[in-house]
Amino acid sequence: MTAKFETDSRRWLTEDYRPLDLEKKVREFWKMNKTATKLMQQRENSNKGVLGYVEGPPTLNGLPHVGHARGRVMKDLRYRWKSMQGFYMNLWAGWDTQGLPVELEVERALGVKNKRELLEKVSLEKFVEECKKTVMKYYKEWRSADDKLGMFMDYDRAYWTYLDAYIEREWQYLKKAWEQGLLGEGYYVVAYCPHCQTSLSNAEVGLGYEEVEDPSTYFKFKVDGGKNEFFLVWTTMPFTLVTDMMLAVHPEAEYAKVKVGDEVWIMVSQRVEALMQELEVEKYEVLETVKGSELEGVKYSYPFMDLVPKQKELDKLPHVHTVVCEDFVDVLTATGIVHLAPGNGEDDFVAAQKREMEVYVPFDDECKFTKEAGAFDGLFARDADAKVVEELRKRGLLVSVKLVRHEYPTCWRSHHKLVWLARREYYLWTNKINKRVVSAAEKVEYFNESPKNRFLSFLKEGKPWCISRERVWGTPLPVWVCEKCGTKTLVASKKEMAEKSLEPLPKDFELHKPWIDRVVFKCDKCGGLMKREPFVLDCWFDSGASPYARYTDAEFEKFVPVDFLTEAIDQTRGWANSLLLLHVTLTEKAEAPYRAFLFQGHVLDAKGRKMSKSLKNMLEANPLLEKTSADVFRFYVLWKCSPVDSMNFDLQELSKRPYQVLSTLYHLHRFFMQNAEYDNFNPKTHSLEWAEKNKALRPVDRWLLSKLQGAVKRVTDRLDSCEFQLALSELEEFVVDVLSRDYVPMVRKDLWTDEPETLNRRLAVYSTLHYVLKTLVLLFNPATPFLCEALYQRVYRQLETSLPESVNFEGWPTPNDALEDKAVEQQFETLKQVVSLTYSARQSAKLKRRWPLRTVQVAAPKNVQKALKELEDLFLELANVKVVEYMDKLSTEDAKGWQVASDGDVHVRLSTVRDEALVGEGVMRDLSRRVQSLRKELGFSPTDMLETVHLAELDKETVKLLMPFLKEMAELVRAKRVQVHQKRDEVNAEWHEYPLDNAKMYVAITK
RNA sequence: GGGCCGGUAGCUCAGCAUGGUUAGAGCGUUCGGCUGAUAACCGAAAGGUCGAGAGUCCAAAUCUCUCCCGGCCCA
Repeated sequence: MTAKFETDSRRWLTEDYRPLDLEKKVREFWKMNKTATKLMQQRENSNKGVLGYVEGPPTLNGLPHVGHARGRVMKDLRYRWKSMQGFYMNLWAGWDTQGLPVELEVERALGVKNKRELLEKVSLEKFVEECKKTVMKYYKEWRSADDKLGMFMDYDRAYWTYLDAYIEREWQYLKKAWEQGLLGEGYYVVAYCPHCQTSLSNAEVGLGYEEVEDPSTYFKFKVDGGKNEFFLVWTTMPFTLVTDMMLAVHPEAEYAKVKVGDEVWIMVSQRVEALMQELEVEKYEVLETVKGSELEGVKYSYPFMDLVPKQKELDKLPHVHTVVCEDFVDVLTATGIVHLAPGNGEDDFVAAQKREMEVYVPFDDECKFTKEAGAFDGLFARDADAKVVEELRKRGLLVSVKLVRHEYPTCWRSHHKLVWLARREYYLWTNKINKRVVSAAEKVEYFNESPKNRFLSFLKEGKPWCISRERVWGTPLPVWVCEKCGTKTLVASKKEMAEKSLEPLPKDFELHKPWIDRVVFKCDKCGGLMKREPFVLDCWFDSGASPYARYTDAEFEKFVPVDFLTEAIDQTRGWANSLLLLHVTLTEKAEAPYRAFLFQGHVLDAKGRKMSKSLKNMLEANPLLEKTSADVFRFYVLWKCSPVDSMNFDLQELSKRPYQVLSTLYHLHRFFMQNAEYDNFNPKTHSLEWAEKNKALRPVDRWLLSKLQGAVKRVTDRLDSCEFQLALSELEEFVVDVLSRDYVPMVRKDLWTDEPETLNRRLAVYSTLHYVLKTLVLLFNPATPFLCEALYQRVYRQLETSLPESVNFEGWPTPNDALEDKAVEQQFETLKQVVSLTYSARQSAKLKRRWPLRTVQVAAPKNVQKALKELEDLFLELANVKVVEYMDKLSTEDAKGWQVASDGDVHVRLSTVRDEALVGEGVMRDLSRRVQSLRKELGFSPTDMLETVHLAELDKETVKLLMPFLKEMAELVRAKRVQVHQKRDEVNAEWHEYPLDNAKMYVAITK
């Protein structure tokens, strides 16, 4: 039913373009008619191809801001566009609901400071319930923003990552990985807060940089084998010497052996001078230099073997306490030699892993050294710094120590210094399938080289993925371990779990902690008790699993790999990565779950600064869209810059050019409707074919129609290559320049009369405008759907009730080659050039454009002359000249009385002398202009016929010149007669004063 | 600290892969013009050490190097 809409619709083309009102009505219209649902159904039932989609799920732990809104606009644009092209694209929503950010918010709401307090004070049942509540709170905000933006997403078929059904399908990825030997236990270095006793995510680490004091320590490690040679090393975390395993040098750098006293110190050459100065060594000598790679394998004496017996054991193993080469070594700072403690640093850890070395992490959960650390047993890591320094001093290995202030990550909640610790975690060993992953990624279309290279180089690092988290609100890791014999088993469904469980699953059971932790099995091998590994999954695993987890098997077959995804650039390492890794794991194919991925640049504030809470420059979507037009917003974010670039979002700019373009499109429709309705235009009878048959089309119409074909083609191509900004500037140019600036003024005169004998000409203009404007509305629709729906209902369906119920059900325009005419386009280019020259000449001669002139001479090449001759009527009208003369060369005689203007080999010579008739006509047009503006001021409609127009107090000369043109003036201002009076009091009317040259004159209108 | 992207008119951006007239557009400003669809439109003017420095070249916004500033990602 569209009845209500139609009663309202008459009011839609108000005098002003008021987008907020208009959008409110369109929103109601879509809601009442279930337009979004119908569109999805139509394409589902009949389409020319299926384009799968999977939503990059917003995490429901924050409010949508303008950056999110921009991304959603791009998704919606793609959907509407592809739907209009006849494809079925399943734009179904999805929501990311689990993970640390949600937990932290709930912790805050419950008033607990950290995980330990949480476990002590709050039941996990209660905690999970609160997590769900907070997720729903944000869901409302996101739905509200989507509604304002006009998103046509299917929310009924949304996926939610916390639901059991989703989790069970998510587990299928783990099962597949388990079978392939890609899932297992291992160590991983994580940022760990000793106070809160939890590892922190990277994002959290970034939150807590503070200036802190640490001991800047220079020390020596002696080269093994008697010589008095030492490696000079620097650290700010001396405690890591307890877990020291190797020294690293850069393989390409040059290292110097420097004689200091009776010792030889080894350090990177380029730092020798600076270091000697810093360490206050005055006498030194560089003995020789060697390349870093030559130092590889050199053994050094680890100094604390007596304190740490374990190190003595490790010392026997390959690589331990030797020099290795690593590219990450920075040769610009310190000594260019780095000591590696794989248990306490990520680079260190990776270096050790590469060499298949044992990991030595003698720490407990409170970050205190264990017995394995010998003499350091029981000491908190950072408290061991002093002891290490002291032991170095005792052994004569300390070169220098002093406190320095530097930026260091601290816990953003407790402000304790973080410690990097290797912890027992679960891994997805995607490094084993890295070749397949990279080859899958190479087949994807990224629309831009730079994000592509960035993504590929990240993938090529081929790091294994640590998927476990020691948290609560997440997908549980479904691995059970036997307490007795250590056997592990993976369970990938609720059913299987119920079968194995020693107790029946309770009624309120769900696949979360704490319920799942209560499930225990009996070990098949030894009969021991099996308990679940207490981990939950990294929330990137949740969203990365969506292609399989959110669909049924049949849907997965149908939709995946999906056609096109777009997310912000930070998702290269996020969702784009997790999707890829999991899909390759699941399918065992070198295939990404997406065929194309557009990485969007971030939205920054007006000054190009990152939006952040601390700067207070965050722009939330909901409050913004309360007072800003969604169409204008959509147009702006698509139009301002490339989607790939970061965007400086400036509220001031919204209401400028974007508004102007949309407003112009709107007013072009008003112009069309005002005229077309007056002449009873009917698009069915008065089609372009009809106009053609009646020979009512003129070059100006053919020109416009031809220009449109090029625009259709270019807009389509530009959308295809995701150059949205170029597609929209194409539309902008067509609306503002081609239609509004050029075409309308050129046909205005044709539409001015209402003589029956010229009716066909007017109808032909309407048929042209109807075709062109309607095509434009379709082209604009993916970008600005509200305005397009409004115009579609009020204009096109008003004229033609048999049209589809919504503009979204229309087909996407394709170029019509029959309407393309490059020759006519060239002619009009010439016309515009020459007309512009006459204006230039007029300006030089101070002759207003309203004043008619006698003659214009055009001296130009033959093709220019030919083009003008074919468009001569239009040329004379636009130039406001009576006669045109053509010539090959400009006459140089009689320069007086002429004004010349030139552009290349095209010259225009304008006669500047005006006789009485020309002056009189000019005066008449000056006065008409004043009457016209008075008409508008007094509220007359353009079609109203006035009774009498009165002019008074003109000087005698002017009256004399004007008299012959009174009848023409009456026609021009649409009045029955024009009367000239000497004095105002001759007529009883409301007089309006206007300046005329240096005098005053008066105008009145009586009806 | 490392990698990537950017820095061109008061503002927002093109141009740069392939070096070559006088470096462009829109907005804003000033002056003039036009206007019964338009919060528009047209013309002219003012406004640029193309982030800084060096190099290559007959010739650099464009290629190379160094540095500065902003952003992003990663340490």
